[in-house]
Amino acid sequence: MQEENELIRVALVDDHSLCRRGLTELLTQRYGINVVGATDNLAELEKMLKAHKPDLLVMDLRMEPLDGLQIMERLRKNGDDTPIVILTMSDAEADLAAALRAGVRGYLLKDMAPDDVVDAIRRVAGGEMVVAPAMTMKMIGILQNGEKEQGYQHSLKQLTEREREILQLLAGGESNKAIAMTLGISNDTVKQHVRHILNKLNLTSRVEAAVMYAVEQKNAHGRG
Amino acid sequence: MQEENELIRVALVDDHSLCRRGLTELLTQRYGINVVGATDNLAELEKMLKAHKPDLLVMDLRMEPLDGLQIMERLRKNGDDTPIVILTMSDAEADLAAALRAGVRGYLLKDMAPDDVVDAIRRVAGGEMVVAPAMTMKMIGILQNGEKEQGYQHSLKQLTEREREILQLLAGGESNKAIAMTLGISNDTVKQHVRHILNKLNLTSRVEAAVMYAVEQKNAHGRG
DNA sequence: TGGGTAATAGCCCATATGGGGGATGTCTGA
DNA sequence: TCAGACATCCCCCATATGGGCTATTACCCA
Repeated sequence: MQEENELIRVALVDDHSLCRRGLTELLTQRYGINVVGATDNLAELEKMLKAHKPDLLVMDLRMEPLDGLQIMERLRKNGDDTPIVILTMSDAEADLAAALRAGVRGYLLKDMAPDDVVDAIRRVAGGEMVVAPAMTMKMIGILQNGEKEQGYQHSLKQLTEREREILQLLAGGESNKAIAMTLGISNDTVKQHVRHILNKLNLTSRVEAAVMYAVEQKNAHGRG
Repeated sequence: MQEENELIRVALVDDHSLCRRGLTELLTQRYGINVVGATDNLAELEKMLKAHKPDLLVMDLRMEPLDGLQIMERLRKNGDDTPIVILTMSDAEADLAAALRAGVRGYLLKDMAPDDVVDAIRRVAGGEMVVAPAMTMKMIGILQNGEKEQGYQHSLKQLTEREREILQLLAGGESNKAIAMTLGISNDTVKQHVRHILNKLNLTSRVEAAVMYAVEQKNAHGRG
């Protein structure tokens, strides 16, 4: 844990250079916060972590080509456990839920007042967990919907019957066109369903959906 | 089993209308063979099977959007067990292996002499299993490489280290671009590796590769 | 030394994919 | 009866993907 009067060393990850610059200036103006580096990619980040061992990582969610949680997963896999604070535009419940379940230490919004951001970062560095006030309402929904399902953000139950049907075919390696023929509906409709599936499961590609489905099925069959 | 002097009723599945027409004419010219229908898609095929209950299905391998073995799997899943003969251009060992393991009753090549094709179909209808003479050599390779691995046509061992590395990232849902950044190589190189992976595993899309990998990992971890 | 394999990288091109809209009809529950 | 969810279909557009092909470098083995 971080004493109030110690220097907080922060690394930034954001794929908009403007945000990096702005945030860097905001934080370095404040006494007690030192931005040791800012980057938009994993490789540089890892170098920064090695070189500076920051106390805290402030990271955006939606980034190309790896999003924040993917980067986080990668870091954890490599044994790095630097506390991570999400600072993002997204006020989506699904994003908050995924982030919390991934184990972030804070979830802040980019439209928060600068002083509040700084304050939140200080508190996280001090060991607290901080979620943007505007998001606290959403946490209730997460707790209600998700926690029973036991922390798995990819529950198939959110999907409609048709969507599950399509996911199954998708996970069988079928293209949208093939799925369309199989079900006797149009390619466009399949695309629409796939979009919904990706949205609901908070994924960005059919590959992730397919893998998730495969794993779920394995679990269900192996232990069910 | 089919007596020699009974009428053999055959359904054709091929996505080239020319092949369907040619084969239909070839077979109907011959005494004792009756082509009950020819199609390029699953829906029509299923209707044909219901309506005519043919003794035999003659099917191509590489077809859009579902290939021969996918169609076969679908039929089997739906309880249909009409014997299937593959008639294809492909002399690839991998295709032969996959087909045999899927349980086809014959594997014929489109460049066989017409009389030999007819003869082979007659023999399959009579209960034999027939593989095109030109392919018998390849069966040896299949037996040597595959049978130890226990009938799984998707062994990861055929892949180079780099390819496995890339497959792993791919199965994590990463795009080619993301993989390229992760490994610090070019997008084109990743694409090349992915091509090799799909070729070696005899797959056609990264989704199939990802699912296969996920399942293999599950198996390895769950039972290994 | 030559030949094979692997990894790297590039090019062209057709199609698939994912995201953004908007639209319709049905059905169900409030 | 009206709102919402669902399934269906359509458009546009940027990017990703997969296949074909060539090429260079490095390395290992015969």
